[in-house]
Amino acid sequence: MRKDTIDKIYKVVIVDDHPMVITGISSLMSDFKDIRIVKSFESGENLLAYIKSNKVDLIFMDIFLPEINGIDLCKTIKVEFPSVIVIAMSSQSERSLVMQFIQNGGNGYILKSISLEELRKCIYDALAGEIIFSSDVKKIISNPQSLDLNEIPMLSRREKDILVLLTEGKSTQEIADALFLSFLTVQTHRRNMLNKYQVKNVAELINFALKNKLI
Amino acid sequence: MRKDTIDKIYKVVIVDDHPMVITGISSLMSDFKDIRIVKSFESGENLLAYIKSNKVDLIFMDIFLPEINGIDLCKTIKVEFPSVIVIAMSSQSERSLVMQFIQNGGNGYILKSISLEELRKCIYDALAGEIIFSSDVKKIISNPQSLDLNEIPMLSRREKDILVLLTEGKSTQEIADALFLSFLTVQTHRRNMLNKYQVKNVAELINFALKNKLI
DNA sequence: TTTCATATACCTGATTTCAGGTAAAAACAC
DNA sequence: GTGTTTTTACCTGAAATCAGGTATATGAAA
Repeated sequence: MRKDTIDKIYKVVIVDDHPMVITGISSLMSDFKDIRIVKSFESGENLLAYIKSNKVDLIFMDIFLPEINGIDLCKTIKVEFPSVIVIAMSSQSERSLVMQFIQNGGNGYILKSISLEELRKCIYDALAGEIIFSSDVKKIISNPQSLDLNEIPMLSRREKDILVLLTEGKSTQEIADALFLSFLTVQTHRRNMLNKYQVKNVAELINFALKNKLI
Repeated sequence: MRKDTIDKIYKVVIVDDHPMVITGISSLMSDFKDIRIVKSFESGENLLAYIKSNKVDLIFMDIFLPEINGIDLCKTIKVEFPSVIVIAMSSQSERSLVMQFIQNGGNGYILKSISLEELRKCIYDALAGEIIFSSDVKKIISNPQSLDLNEIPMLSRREKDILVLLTEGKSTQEIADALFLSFLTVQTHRRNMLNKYQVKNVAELINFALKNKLI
């Protein structure tokens, strides 16, 4: 599908706040004949200004950027320039981030741990219109292992209040006093949370809540 | 101090789980005449194996590595090879991490957002024996805001074992069984941790430990 | 309007943690 | 090799949590 007679040169732009990564990905791509890195930026603002007046085929962007984050940046770009291919780069992949990025119109998500060969394949697949993921990302989004965001029950408002106070080392009685509740009510909420998240005690509950960003 | 007649070639090794960063820093350093990147690794294990049988002058390592983290890795290296210069690289700088790294014998800490010129200066200063920080890192460690590492006591190995099991919801007895300790010993460790960090109970302890990345 | 989830409140008994001590090997540092 | 830290171990009693129930009010959703 990409063995045309006249080879088109694809214009690529990189956005990353680490010069090191920019030179890195540039070096890696220097092997790819029909890819030319025309520009690189360390912030989203500068990129937006650039693409308004220059044609770009492909954008690689870090997800964690100083001002605007990659996910919002992608959305902004796609509203104005839906045809530009936007691929996210990140150090770690988090299911929810990947999903959000794709939902915002992103064309793929790779980790910086990607190999040269995989990078090549990803780029050409993306240019051919596919939504691409590097293998590590695939691993995370495909395995329905632990808890999908759908499967993690949400905390109710009250439960969250109580959980926050629990993380501060407050006892049931202190929480009851602080929230003007009965000791027994607080106890019930605690129990409900333990049941809800299938944990044994408050220690595990807090660990779970922090790791899953419930609080 | 470094304008010798015979230019020594410094052997540099890079440890980073992102090939992109490795090629990046390699490209950047290719301008530096008396620096040669002799090897790069994606994990600490491989590095340790290598330096046991090869002379190395300078090690650049990512702080966040898959198996062993950069801070512990630095300590391990420095115990056996105190003369090797070890510099940490990271995407974000956190005061406590920087402090821990230096305390473990590290010779400097730079962010991946470093510029070519700054990198050059840092490298030569480090080789000259200085402890170096990139400007962004300096910014963070100089403002005496939150909590200095001096104020956060470290966890001992045993305490860490126990704390990890606590986050998994294990009871004192279960931990004792798991670690082949007396119930009473585990109880003592728990108490010591509560005292050490001035927290009321395990809930607060876990919150504190996770927020301060003690585990 | 009926149902469902949330928030509230109560009872009891078993288990566990917390806080106050002490103390002695073992490992590590100087 | 002396001193410090870490790890180990023990005792006791008060306080808190956990686990098993039940039950009512309220507001949102179907």
